[in-house]
Amino acid sequence: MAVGTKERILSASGELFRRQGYEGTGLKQIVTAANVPFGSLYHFFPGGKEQLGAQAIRVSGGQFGQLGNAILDASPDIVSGVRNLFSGAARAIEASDYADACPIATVALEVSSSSEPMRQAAAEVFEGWFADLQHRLATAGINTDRARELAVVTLSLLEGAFIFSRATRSAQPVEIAGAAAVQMIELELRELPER
Amino acid sequence: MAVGTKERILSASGELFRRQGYEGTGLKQIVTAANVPFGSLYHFFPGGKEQLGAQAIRVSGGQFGQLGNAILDASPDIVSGVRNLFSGAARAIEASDYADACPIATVALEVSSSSEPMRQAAAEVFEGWFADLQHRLATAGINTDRARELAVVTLSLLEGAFIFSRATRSAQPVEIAGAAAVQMIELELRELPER
DNA sequence: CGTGTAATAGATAGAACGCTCTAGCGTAGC
DNA sequence: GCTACGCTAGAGCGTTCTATCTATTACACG
Repeated sequence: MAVGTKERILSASGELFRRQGYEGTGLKQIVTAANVPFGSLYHFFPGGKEQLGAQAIRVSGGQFGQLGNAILDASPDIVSGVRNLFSGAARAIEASDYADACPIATVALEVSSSSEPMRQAAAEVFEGWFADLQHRLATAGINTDRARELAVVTLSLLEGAFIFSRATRSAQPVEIAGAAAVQMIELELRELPER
Repeated sequence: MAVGTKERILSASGELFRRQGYEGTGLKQIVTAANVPFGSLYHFFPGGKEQLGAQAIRVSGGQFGQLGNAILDASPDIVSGVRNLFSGAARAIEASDYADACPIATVALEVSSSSEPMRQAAAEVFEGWFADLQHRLATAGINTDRARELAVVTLSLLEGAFIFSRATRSAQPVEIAGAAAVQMIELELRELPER
């Protein structure tokens, strides 16, 4: 088999959860989209929908983080990297007719008060994103504590703008938020004592 | 009757949607929480769950906006107003055990690709928030276009931080985002030509 | 007092839900 | 060639979902 059944289930789950959320997606819809027999689902995920959800959060969240890191790696510096991050997100959300924004934000909000394993999975993914971006900002010369704050701020801007862009069907919020993130980081770097 | 049946339905719907989202909340749970007979629900909302959802978005979103405006009104200036907005949100989310953040963000993400009436309701609520904050920033001397941008940025910071605070069970993201919003607005005001 | 309308009340239909179950298939190892 | 086992395959369980239906009660108005 080219790509395994388990991977197809996780991939289909990720896409569907991203667009319609966790509660809005049925297991039958997942097995249909993944072209997988129903029994296989409970073979690979004996913990049922909740286990599948938690794993889908980690996988999709990890992939999204890798995508972000790839964009940052391909950029000459952190400022243009963040700029590319937001402009790439803006293009992606437009191209998907305002469906594909953050793959785990909807699910995270849905389950954070009802499923502890899934809430924790989301929290760990978010912490990973924070740590990645913090490290890059620190490498650019910003002190550790401030780098963490800027990472949280940058990703808050992205996530919040995603909500508005999806609801208003306009990429403008993401673009505006991106400009703000760039401005904040530039400001911080300019205040650095030495380089 | 002190408070009407329709109001009780909308109030209960708002609370439940805020915590568990739209798809995660059943109509039976709503009528139970509102202490209302099932038949009354379809009497007041013949359009079913979708109509109820759209109206709940407008009501809850409107109330949340009014709460924000009240905080801004009670503050001496726009900068301390925004500061109070975020610190109030941080306290509220902690007090509710990280359940009560934005009343419509979860629903907005859930339905923005599946229910056009509800998506539109959310979009209108968001646009109202943007316009309110933009107007206040413009009154403080910031030019209209830039005021709109700062409004979108400030609310993106709030919404994004809400996601992280709920998932990580910590008010820190909201506090960090608040400090960033304050910093951006202060910076803009300092660059104003004259006062 | 009689009548029409708004609202209450809840049983129930029909579909979809998550999940369990058993049976069959394919292949690796002895 | 046979057994053991990972995986496929899908019928069907009980429950819950949204929505509809009929009946009853409360009340305003002529």
